[in-house]
Amino acid sequence: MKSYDFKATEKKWQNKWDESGVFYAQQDFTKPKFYCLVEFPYPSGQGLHVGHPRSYTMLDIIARKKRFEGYNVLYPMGWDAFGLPTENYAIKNHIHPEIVTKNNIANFKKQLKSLGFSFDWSREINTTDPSYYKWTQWIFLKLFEQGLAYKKEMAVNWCTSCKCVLANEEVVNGGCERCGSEVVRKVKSQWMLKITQYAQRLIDDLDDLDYIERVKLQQKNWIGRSTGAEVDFTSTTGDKITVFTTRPDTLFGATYMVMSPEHPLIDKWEKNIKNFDEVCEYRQESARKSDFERTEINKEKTGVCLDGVCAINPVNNKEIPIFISDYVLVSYGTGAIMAVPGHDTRDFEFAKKFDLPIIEVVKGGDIEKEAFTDCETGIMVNSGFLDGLSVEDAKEKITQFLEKHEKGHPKVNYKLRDWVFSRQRYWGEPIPIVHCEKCGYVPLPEESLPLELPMVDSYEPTENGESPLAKITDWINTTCPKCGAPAKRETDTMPQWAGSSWYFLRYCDPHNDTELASKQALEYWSPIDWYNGGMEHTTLHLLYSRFWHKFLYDIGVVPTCEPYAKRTSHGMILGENGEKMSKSRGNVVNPDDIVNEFGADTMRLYEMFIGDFEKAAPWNTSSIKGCRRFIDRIWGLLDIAVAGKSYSKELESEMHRTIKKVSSDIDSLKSNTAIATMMSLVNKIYEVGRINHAELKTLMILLNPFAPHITEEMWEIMDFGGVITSQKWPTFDEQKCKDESIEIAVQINGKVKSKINVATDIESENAISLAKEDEKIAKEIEGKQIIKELYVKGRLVNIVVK
RNA sequence: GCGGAUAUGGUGGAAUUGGCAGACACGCUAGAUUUAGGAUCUAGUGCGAAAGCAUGCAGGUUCAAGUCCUGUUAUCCGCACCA
Repeated sequence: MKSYDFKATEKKWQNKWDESGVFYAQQDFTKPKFYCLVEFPYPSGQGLHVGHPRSYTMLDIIARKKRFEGYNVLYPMGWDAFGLPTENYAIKNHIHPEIVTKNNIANFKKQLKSLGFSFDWSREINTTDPSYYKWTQWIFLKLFEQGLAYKKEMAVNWCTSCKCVLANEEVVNGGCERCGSEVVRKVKSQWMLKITQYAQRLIDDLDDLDYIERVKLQQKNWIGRSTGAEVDFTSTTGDKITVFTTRPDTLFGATYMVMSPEHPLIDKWEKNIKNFDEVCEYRQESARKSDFERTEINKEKTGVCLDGVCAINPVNNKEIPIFISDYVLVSYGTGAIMAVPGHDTRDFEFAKKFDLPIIEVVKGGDIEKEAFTDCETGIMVNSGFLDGLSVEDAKEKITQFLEKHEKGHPKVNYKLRDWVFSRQRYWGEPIPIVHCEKCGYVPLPEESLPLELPMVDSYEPTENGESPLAKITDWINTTCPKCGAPAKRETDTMPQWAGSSWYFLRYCDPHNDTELASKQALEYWSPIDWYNGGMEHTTLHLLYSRFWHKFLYDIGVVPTCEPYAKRTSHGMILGENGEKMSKSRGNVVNPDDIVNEFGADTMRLYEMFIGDFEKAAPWNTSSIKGCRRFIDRIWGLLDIAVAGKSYSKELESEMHRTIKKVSSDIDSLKSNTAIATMMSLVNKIYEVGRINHAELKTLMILLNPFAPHITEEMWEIMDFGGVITSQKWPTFDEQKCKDESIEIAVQINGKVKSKINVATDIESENAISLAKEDEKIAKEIEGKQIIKELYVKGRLVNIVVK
């Protein structure tokens, strides 16, 4: 047999698959279904990264195996194509983002096709297509209708030189990424989505889902539920200052209060605060810092004491000073805290720095040295009617007291914040809202969707921080859908997260122009049986899409309350030097080069063999050779394939073990050991010197999900009948997996001293006495006292001697 | 800082979940074959001369620890307008 021409063969089968549509999901809703999903890519200008094929190949393997097992499989692909890099590229090179997107998609698609994925290309979607974002806008209208979309003043990053809003990522060390100028926080009115209303359900419903544990944990921590109380203090100006605390039990230990520099009461107190200039200066300073910098625990605590206004502690009517400090965030809780330096680490440091009194109210630690934060063991002291109680009981009693005196109430708080949904950008879905002077914010009627992005020549940001759409006067000026008076369109666009929060629904029925997807299609395909994606999407995309899905469930659009039944996550592929691949590090590997030099099957095998799918792994081009050799050795089997029965009993049982191992390894994402097992099998076949047709057929099917091209070709050459993709997944016989005898280790005091051969099903006593008969062991135990003897089935004998 | 994870030969990684550490590959060494090899095949390959020693580091539990417990160090991912 001549050597394997991967280029011609791979092209041949890719064309055949394209023409036949063999991987299209069937419209037959009576068959068992399997919906297998990977995160759709952002079609960047750099083209496909070698990281993309890692998860696409893994799920392709699962999809292909499921087809062999008789499922109607949906394995779709699409483009998450709105976004900042495209817009920036367009601005820089004066090419319209739509053109940029079109070119990038064409390139991505070509690259994906060259890898032989079994995607259903008839269901390809693109978030920037008006027929798609029509439904993104429709969902927004529903959210608005239900009161879940609202406007709010929010701080944004503002570049003082470019005069535009920056993404956090565009802010580098407090400066603008592009021009290096100072970036400040500026308040702007933004569209917000009330994800916090779903916080509890987003936590509770995780219990019934098959997500990997670290994803669940990270989501729970991100939502950050904490229970405590809101307590109302009164200021000496007579205003109510509400604080949230998880430790209401320590209320008697509150010796001062800290408010976020942005707290609205501070402006109200302008006349009362004698050092208002100093306060303003501090506010400006903290406006320059990110939340992240502000809450860093190791940094020196800063703050300003308000001169002229104090707070009154509701339990003992004591006056305490009020500080502003940047470690208190306006976005969490009420934007103000009661400080209990005796029992909170940050408050303790702050009190030390500003020389504030520290009162012990829970006994058990040494508050001279550090804050005592333990809630389990402490006993209340210096706390009036709480004295002598445990922390738990004190929490309950103080909360009752506060409620009775209308000074507070129990409260559940979440770290999760509402979703800032506005972007002052061009390349996003227009928000379908009109602002009418008389009627306020008025939604566009559903029939008028999609509200298309106007085609313009310039998408540069405006001077005043408005979206580039604000400059297109004939687009902005419209009439109010409600009263008909002249009105203005919303000029902000949606974030990229919008399109990706429901795309998986569209795949079920991608060409429907009357619904986002038909009821019937959604009933059949929901929920997604297996969704794989990066850990970096755990807290944003994954949570946002669960939120939207729950909302759509509540209004009766989708049949399940959760979108994804199972979620797994792949590790990153790093550069050869073990660092993240990036242009600036110069360690980027282009998948096209690999496919050209080694072929798609080798590339797929290599990425699946590189290591544990869930862990990061460094790329190593020289290791690919091993997979290339394996492909060649597979091809070589054509020369030693013979008709008739199996030629080796040993090979036969190895065959059965391989079926078992490969099947279970695919299901548990252990592609690396599945491949290793097949490599061992092939080594064995060459050792035996021949393989019969039945065995070769089995091996071809096992390998097909990994290396689909060569196995199709060999199936055809061997004339095994039909095409390989219409075969059934092989089964194994448990009895035939076992060998008759096995080698076990014999240990003395836990150290291996010898090995013996025993029957697989040997009894414990027999194994031990056989072990003692072994020459080396007999010598070891001679004259010694045997304390313990044990046999671990199929593994070892351990004899403990003294 | 907060939250999540990871650490095993020269390299990527295996290890039935507490039971023979290093499967399967890469690389390397030697040999065969070839006009030639960055091709193929064969043999060897954790360290150590050996007794032995080895799973980031320091302790602990156990007949037995890469795996469990305590502490510690380093690296990676996310932190809400990158996707």
